[in-house]
Amino acid sequence: MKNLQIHIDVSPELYLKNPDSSELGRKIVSNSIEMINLLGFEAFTFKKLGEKISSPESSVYRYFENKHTLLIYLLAWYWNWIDYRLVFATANIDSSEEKLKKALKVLTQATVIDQSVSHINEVLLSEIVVSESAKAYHTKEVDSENEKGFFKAYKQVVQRVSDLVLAINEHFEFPHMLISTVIEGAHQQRYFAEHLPSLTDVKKETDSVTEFYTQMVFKVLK
Amino acid sequence: MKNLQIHIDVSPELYLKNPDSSELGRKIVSNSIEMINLLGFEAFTFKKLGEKISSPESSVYRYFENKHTLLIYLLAWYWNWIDYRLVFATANIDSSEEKLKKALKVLTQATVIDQSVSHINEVLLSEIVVSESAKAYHTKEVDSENEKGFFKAYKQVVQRVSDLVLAINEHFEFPHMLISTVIEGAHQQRYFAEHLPSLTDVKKETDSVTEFYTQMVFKVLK
DNA sequence: GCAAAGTTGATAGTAATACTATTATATTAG
DNA sequence: CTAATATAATAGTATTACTATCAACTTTGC
Repeated sequence: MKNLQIHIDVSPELYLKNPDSSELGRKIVSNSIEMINLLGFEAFTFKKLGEKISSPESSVYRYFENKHTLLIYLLAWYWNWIDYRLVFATANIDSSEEKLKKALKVLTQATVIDQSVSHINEVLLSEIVVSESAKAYHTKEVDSENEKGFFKAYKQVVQRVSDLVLAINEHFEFPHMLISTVIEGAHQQRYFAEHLPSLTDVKKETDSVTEFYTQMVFKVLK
Repeated sequence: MKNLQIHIDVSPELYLKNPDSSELGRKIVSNSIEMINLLGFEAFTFKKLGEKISSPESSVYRYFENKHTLLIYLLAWYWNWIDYRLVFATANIDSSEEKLKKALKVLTQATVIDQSVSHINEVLLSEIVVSESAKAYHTKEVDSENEKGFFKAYKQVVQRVSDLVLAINEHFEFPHMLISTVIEGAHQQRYFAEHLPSLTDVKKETDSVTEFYTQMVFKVLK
């Protein structure tokens, strides 16, 4: 049986030329995911990326305005992919509680090796999401970039899961706050477990993150 | 009656020369707080700071190794100050629940104009904590900096409040996770309210952040 | 009151970063 | 087969994040 080939579209304001439309574009994206993981976002440069893929820096600039926009592109791809998985995971389930439980799993579980969608390594991309997301919106340009739709995919995910929350308790006052707390919290806790363990209680080889946030959501909604 | 003069000490691995020990040092700190707020951390440079305080860039480098360490210094100052306020707010209270409630207030409420401790504007500093904190530890150097004690003050705050949690429910498995979720969440929600409002439900002029996280903590602990 | 030590100012310099521009060459599309 | 388009090769610029040097001034210890 052939895998069903899904395709993730990223909104066009995030690139100058669609990196999905050429071999070079796809090389830029997949190699930048590797390099950002390896070097961290601040040490990553278009020059180094160019050297890695044997193309001049200026060619990279034809696809992305700058490395900040490339980061936003990667995150948007990730959130579109999560959104797709949310839809898939909650399809054909009747109980609202069950739906929310499945959604929370998608949001809080560690990303594992999977057959990857196209040229993107979702495991490495998830690490970028955990380590570098905050840098995408903690800038002086956040308001204008938000207006341009740079964070649309992320907001859509939050909205989708908030709607599941409201399906369970329509009088609950803080659905977006609850879900954005869970999403950011789950990433945070995975980062802390790795680097600042005294800020968390995550035990290796268990899924305390999903357990904690699932319990939390259902207790809050009672 | 004279105000009681408290003094916040920052651990010495965060500076080359104690900025609290000279007029120039204090000017560096107070003006960098203003400038980081105004320009954002990435556009802030020691050169611009030097121009503002009419001192050469190189003089700033005698106090701080680089702008990253200066940021860590500011955050450490903030967390030491919060820790002090936590001790103060929970002193002479018998009930554990009441203690935790007071602590959560200190952690989640917006910082308001207060008589400031020395030369530091705590309101502006709080904005930096909300907007720039993540950049302090989302780096490739986080592990070595953690070993050097760069995040000690923050960890101490989390530990202190986690202990209050355990005083209420000694079998609760995830006290650090709960408290770091609350702290980071509260800052996050204030940032979202300002810049990405669809990710939150914060209403202006109410204290939904404190309300939400206080409810959350007590429900989770039941 | 004075030398020694320490602090700041003034200035210069360097490698790397984040781009922009130009022209030549290759590829592809009608 | 020509025209449009994409990429490579190369160069150049302003800014950043430092480092170095030396003179001038200030403080401290005796």
